[in-house]
Amino acid sequence: MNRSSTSPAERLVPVTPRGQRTRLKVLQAAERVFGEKGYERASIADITREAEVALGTFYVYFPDKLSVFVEVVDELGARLRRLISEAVAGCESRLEVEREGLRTFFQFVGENRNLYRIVRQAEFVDEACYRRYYDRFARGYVSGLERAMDAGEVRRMDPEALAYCLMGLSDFLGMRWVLWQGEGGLEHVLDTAMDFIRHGMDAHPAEAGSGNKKGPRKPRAPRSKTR
Amino acid sequence: MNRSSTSPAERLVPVTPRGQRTRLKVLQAAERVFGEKGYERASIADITREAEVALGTFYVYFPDKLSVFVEVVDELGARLRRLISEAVAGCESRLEVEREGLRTFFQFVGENRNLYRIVRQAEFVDEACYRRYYDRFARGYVSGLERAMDAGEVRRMDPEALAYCLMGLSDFLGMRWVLWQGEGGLEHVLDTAMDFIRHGMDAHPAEAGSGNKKGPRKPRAPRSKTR
Amino acid sequence: MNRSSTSPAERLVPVTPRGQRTRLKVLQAAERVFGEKGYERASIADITREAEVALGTFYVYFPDKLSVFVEVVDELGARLRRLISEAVAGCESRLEVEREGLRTFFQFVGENRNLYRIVRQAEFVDEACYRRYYDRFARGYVSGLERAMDAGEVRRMDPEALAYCLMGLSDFLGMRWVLWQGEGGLEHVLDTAMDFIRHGMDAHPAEAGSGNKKGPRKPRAPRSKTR
Amino acid sequence: MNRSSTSPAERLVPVTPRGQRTRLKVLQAAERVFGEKGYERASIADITREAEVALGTFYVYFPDKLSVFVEVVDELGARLRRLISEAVAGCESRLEVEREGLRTFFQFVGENRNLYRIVRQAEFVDEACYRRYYDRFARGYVSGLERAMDAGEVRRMDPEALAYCLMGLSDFLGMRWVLWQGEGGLEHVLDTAMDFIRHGMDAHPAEAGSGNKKGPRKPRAPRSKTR
DNA sequence: CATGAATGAGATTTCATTCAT
DNA sequence: AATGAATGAAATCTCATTCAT
Repeated sequence: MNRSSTSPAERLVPVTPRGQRTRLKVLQAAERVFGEKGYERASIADITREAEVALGTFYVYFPDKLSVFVEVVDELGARLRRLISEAVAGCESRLEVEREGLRTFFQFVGENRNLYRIVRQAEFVDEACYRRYYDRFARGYVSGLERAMDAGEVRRMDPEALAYCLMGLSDFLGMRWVLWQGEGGLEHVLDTAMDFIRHGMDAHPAEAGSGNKKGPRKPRAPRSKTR
Repeated sequence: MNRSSTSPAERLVPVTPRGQRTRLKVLQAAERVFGEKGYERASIADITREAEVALGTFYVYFPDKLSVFVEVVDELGARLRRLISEAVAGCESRLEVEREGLRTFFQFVGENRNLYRIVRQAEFVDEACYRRYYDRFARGYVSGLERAMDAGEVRRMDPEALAYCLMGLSDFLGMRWVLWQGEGGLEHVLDTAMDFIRHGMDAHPAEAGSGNKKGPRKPRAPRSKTR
Repeated sequence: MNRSSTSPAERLVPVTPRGQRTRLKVLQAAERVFGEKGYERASIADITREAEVALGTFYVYFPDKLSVFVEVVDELGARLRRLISEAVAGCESRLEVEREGLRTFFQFVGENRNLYRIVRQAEFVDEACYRRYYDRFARGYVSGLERAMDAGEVRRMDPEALAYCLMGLSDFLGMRWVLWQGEGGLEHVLDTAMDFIRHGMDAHPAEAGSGNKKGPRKPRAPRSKTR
Repeated sequence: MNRSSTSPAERLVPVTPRGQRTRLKVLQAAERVFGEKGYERASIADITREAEVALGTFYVYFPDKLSVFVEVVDELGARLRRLISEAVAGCESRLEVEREGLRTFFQFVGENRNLYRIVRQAEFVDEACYRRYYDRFARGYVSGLERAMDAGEVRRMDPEALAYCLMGLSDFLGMRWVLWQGEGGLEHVLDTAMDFIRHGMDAHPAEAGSGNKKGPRKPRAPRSKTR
């Protein structure tokens, strides 16, 4: 109600190295705990237990539960974006960029299985931080796509919509085959995704746009069932 | 021990019409409340207040909080799937199916803005119910795609991976342009998505596969079975 | 921070007699506990323990600690005012009113030794409720005094200032001789107070108004410095 | 055990000038903070922040929170008593003493609006220190009044009771017209108070004691309006 | 002298669930 | 069928105080 005059963030930044270490321990513990239990089910006590500090220590470095969470999400997003941009730095074509980006993302998801749980929780916990997460990704994506379009590497289309298509696609594949551990191996899924990304789903790209309509449509043989 | 044959959670299904009405009121109230506040923040009291029944009444029809939630999620998924399958029933081509499905999904999201909040919460609340939600979607998707592949309408590729690509893409577009209300209008985004889905992002679909630069690239070869 | 949409006072008023009894038990326990320990030192647990109900029961009837406190203060003030006005109902002169009022007040203080602790705490806990307490007293006092002035029973002067003089005087006497239990007995103090109230402190009321100024004023020696 | 002769609360009195300055800064900060937030709501951190020293520094000069508070109260009382006794030093009559004392008190209250909050909190925090505050005031008052009674300036009555009457009266007037800022101006209230103090509230002090009853009641002229 | 990190007991408040009516 | 009172475990957050530097 009041908490009035007291400055909001009394002492957030530790000045001594000891304090810095402690803060980091708490932050990392928070990432683990939020990932395992989700925001609501994770208690501050869980976090400090995991960090091996006293309960009160948490409040020396963070004003409340929400703050650590937001910091965890922002930091996680920044880490992933940095990793991806490093991974695609040497790519020559846009397709290569997509494949490398996807691969890096999958690998990150595999190594940080909490990513989904944490980011998705953000939707309810602090929508601003949730949007920020995707906005920042999209921003990077859009500028890369625009460059590729200018270079004639990618067909002209709304780059933001395209970016969200690609992000959604990655997200769901990661969920299904990295998180839920589908059989079939990642590389295979990666191939499929790239195939989709490259051609789209039209069977006859050459006469693209033929889309649905008639057309003698070469029978192209029975190519038996997949599974 | 005594109560002979009755299952542990007795009194779930109301017998009188009055009871049925009450149960439904509670269930619908739960959907609204979960959508607005999220699972954890929604209290049983919130739900019964919204349903305009007494607190105790809740436990007449549901054994616990989790149960209503699961029922809400399952019901929501079923509703959406039914709607989509009705919408695409008359479509002639697979592309038409995709467009109609997407459009229906967007419309549903617009009218049930809680959908995302509810479904995504499920990830932490009851993972089984969360997976079930996507599994069932995917199942329908896969069989539709396989049929289209058999008919030569869609290029052969792993249908489940493709299904998840398409679901992810829809999910993110819905989030971005229906939930967050981007400018540009839905139809435009729909067009972009369909464009992407149709051609893929290759600038020169005619010589598809050229991907990056030149190279005659083996003429499409046997591309063996997917798993 | 949020508590947003939920109505503030979910269920304050009990509908069943059982609930009414419980609420009253809690309210009375709160009065005792606040009186003994003061607002800040009194915990909700203290109150419910005293009331012999479970901790959570408190929150069934009161939204928070502050609310009970305010209710206790208001109720206490109302009780005292009612008592006093009943006590002076039959008085014939204003002086009699004063004496009876004072006596009733002292008696009340003796029987409700928490009164001071509770009311004075209010100054820090909820200033509005503190002022309200004295305002209401003063209001009654003022109208009584005005009537007495109109009747020529009391010398004309600012009635509100006079009311506060009399209230302050009562308050401090009650504190010193009822609460702190001075020797000399209450009646004696009452007499002194009434003597003061009646004549004022001037030794020679006959030549009242001589105030300080001149005046033959029996030389009565050098009247040395006061402290 | 070891530290030989040092009293339990060592390190209370600073030896260096620097230490003395620091101690004073903390003490004054404490007065401000206690005045603004009250004892319980004021934290040591608030005090040290206000004093612009580190948290630990507090415990260099004070053994605990209670100690500073008591020192603040005692010091405040001493300051006020000193001020008043200086102000009335030159007064010739007891009435003049009263008027000057009251005026000085009001002025002090206006300049130290925390006075009430601090002193009254003392009632719950440390009753001894609270009583001491009023006892000391009363002591000085009593001896002054006794002298005035001996000199025939003031009618004989229980001097301690009279002292508490006058203190209560001052206290409430100060609260109402200095703290709560009534209209009408201080001087006017001062006049009313002095009028009351001088004559008492009997309309016909000359025949004092007639109290209520009839009696020819000397018309005593137009008794002009007070406001 | 001065600092600020660390502690953990304790306070308020919420809420799923049970039960008597 | 429906009600609403009652419960108590658990969670968040505060803060006086200690201690190593």
